[in-house]
Amino acid sequence: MEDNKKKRLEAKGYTIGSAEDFLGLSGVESEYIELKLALSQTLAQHRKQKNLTQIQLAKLLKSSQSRVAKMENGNPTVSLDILVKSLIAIGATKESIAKAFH
Amino acid sequence: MEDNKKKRLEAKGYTIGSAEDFLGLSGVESEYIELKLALSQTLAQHRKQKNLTQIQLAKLLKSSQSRVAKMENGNPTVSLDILVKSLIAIGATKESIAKAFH
DNA sequence: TGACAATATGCCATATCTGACATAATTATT
DNA sequence: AATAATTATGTCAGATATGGCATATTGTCA
Repeated sequence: MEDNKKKRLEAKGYTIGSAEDFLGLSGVESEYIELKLALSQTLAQHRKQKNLTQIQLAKLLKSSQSRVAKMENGNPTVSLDILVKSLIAIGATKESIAKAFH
Repeated sequence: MEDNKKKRLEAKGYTIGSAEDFLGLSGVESEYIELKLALSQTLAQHRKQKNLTQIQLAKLLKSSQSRVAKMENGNPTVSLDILVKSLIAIGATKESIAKAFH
């Protein structure tokens, strides 16, 4: 993984440490993070496609604007569970969710 | 959803209540649960294909046999996160994970 | 540019998930 | 059937995720 990716992840709140440590990120961990980011982006896409603000989506999800922002940014305190539930709630098809895994 | 399905879910630890309440399960919730069960089964399949016991898989995942059992049974205290991480760890391809969403 | 809408970040109390352990139930194997 | 191996269930203390609030940052448009 290149430096760019590292910076991108660090910026989103992941603690990564030295380059060695980062390279030491198990394949599991990095695959998992990439997956989360993919779901995050899918969520943001769906929201925008429906012309909803984060506040409106938050209301729909019975959550808060700040949490929606974190969801869309792949913040580490956001679980796959809530991402997937949100995608289902906003009307994403199973197929479009599955795409994030490909 | 038929009674069979209800019983199956209740047996796995979901609190479901009356039939009306169950039918009242939001589409989000039931889609989410189905997804989780699909991932659970995928995990069990992969473990068996590798001829691993739950204890061996637990060691690989740095977890415990009881938690692996719960993962494979779609227990409600198990998150999508840990299911997906476990699938990645056991070597499931993204495609085979994605299939659970289809 | 200024004002306003939208999104992002930091924090916290509460809720939920986690690994671990004990033990029960089930499934081979002899 | 008896024993051993495997899997399932209940519980709990510690860890992690949650919504919500305050506030900062960014974007938009007059």
